[in-house]
Amino acid sequence: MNTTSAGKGRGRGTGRATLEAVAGLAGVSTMTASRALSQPRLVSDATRARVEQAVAELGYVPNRAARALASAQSRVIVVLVPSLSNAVFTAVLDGIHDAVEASQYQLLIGNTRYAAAEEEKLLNIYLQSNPDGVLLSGHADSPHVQRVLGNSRIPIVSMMDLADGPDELSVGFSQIDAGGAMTDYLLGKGYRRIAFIGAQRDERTLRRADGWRRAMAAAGLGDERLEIMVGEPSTIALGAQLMQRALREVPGCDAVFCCNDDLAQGAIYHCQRHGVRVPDDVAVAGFNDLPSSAWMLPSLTTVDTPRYRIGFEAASLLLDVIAGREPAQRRIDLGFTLRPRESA
Amino acid sequence: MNTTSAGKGRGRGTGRATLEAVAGLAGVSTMTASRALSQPRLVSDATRARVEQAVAELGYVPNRAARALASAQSRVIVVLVPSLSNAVFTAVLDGIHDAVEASQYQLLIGNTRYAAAEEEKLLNIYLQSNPDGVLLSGHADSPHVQRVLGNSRIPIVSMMDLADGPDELSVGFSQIDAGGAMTDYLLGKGYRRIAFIGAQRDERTLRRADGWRRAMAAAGLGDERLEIMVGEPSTIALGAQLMQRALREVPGCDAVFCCNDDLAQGAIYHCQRHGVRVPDDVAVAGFNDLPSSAWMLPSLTTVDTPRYRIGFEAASLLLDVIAGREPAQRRIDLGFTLRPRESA
DNA sequence: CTGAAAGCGCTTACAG
DNA sequence: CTGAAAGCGCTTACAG
Repeated sequence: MNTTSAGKGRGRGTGRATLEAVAGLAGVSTMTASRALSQPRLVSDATRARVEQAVAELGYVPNRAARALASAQSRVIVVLVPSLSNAVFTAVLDGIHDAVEASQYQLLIGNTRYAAAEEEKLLNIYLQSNPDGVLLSGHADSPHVQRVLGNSRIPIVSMMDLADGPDELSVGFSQIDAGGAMTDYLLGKGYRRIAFIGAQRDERTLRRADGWRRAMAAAGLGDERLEIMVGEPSTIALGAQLMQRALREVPGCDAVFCCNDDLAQGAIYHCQRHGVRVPDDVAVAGFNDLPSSAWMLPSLTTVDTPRYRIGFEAASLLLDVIAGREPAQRRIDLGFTLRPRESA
Repeated sequence: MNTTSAGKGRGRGTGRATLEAVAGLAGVSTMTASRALSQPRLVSDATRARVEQAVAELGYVPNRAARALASAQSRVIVVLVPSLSNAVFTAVLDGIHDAVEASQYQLLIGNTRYAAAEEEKLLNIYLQSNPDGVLLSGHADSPHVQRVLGNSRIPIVSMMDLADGPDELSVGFSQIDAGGAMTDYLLGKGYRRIAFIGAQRDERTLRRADGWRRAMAAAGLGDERLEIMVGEPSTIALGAQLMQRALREVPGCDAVFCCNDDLAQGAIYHCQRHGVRVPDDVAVAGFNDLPSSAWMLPSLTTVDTPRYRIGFEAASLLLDVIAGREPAQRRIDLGFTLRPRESA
């Protein structure tokens, strides 16, 4: 029933109730009030109850900046993704969100737009928040990242692809193996002139192309002319356009392996609108298994990738390391699954 | 060439260079160093140069928590979206990101999962960060929001739908009008038994249904049996399932208006796999205009909604208000565009 | 154009 | 189980 709250009065603060006011109302010291909230078991039941009562009466909300400053712990995790429109990375973010939700950690999400320089710039800015950990969609050992975080002791988890060394923290799957597996599948179905269509030229696309190239070479079918790689972002429209190029420029092309489903869907739509039968005239395969890929006609043969789980597990791993818990593995391979369907 | 840096030494801080160290190295007071960085024009050229030099030598990074505490300004904006897997809201986020990028503001992004209670919970947590503003995907005057932010003076911008009153800050378009416009379009094409398929039962879906219901009633064609509304999240699979229901349960159904493109795409795929011709046997319309909607066969008739721009403009509006600039409008109607295509 | 001092709202060892 | 004091690293009026 106490309506007049304590507090410093004027000053330049936020005007909100402080821990000091809570302590005053509960009749304890500030530090006891602090403990009652952050380490309740170190405080007597009676005290805790009085503090909680005061908190409720005053509508006290702790000030995170003050806590961060005093404890030198920000409880902030920085997340860098190359795109916020690509469904793959929004799924990763979704997983991260879910993993972090119950914790006291907050996310600072940066969009690098597939540019390493942007990554470095964002990291520099986010460093102001003194993050307890970083989640990267790429390799922690890149020069751009090392330049900023190199000697900072801030734990970094690399997402999507796996780290080369066993020390670096990483969660993902082998892009090379996945690219190779799809190529082997297509070879097994009898296709011989399998073109590779890639866009964006990001690390992951390049590795999938590596897997394709190796598998083709191993089959004695390697041919530079089979590779179509552009730097533009992947879209359905671009897929349609590159499919047209493949049909025109790649001699004897009987299958097309696209570096992602957006491109592959565009490729199929191009064929449908131009009377090219899929897979009879040309087979089409994608990568990622977007929800629509299983539903379209023909349904799209693709590689299912565990992006939500990558986000979830990467965040969980990071929280473990931050808390000082030694993780069971520092390198978590979540694998991938081939989805043979109608298009190839 | 000065390699030994100043600083307090032991202590419990972050171990990083402080403004005090920068000031020491530059031979100025802490506050002059502070000014040189935050209000450079209030400082002489020579001083500024010496401070910048010291910053570079020490690799100084300002501590955001300290700044927030001292200034009572967090430079934090809270963003609440109902989903992180729905492409509509990831586009909104993308727009917000781009609008805020050049500013000193950081985003705290919460996923409410379409639950008002979750919204209240998240707001309470984010209040600890003392945000300078809030971006909401819904109405600022909801009881859940009011309970937390009601007497806080923190500016709120509502996204997606428009506010009722002229004072409340909002950026979006009229969901009711958009629902009505699509319905009128279908009526104009001669369809009479137009079913409405809705999922999630979120505010936006309900308003689109309102628009549909009014337009049908105005045409003298209202019929409760035409409405199929479920609470589950929208997916392509659900669209297929609900299309089956519409074909079975709605007498004489000649068109289906789905509350979003995911549902509509699923509806079309269902028809294709069951020999139902679209639009000859039944027309299908969607909402939002996802990238794939223009490409699929038949291409999807839908309503193009400016979600990226909503995010961008909402964030810009909020930044204006925070900065004390009176905005040209407090209620920004970005409209919508009908996209007549092959499916209806 | 520059500075001394106080203060933002918490937490941290250290005692008792 | 509880407390007095110092300190985290900045910025803010107020002077000069």
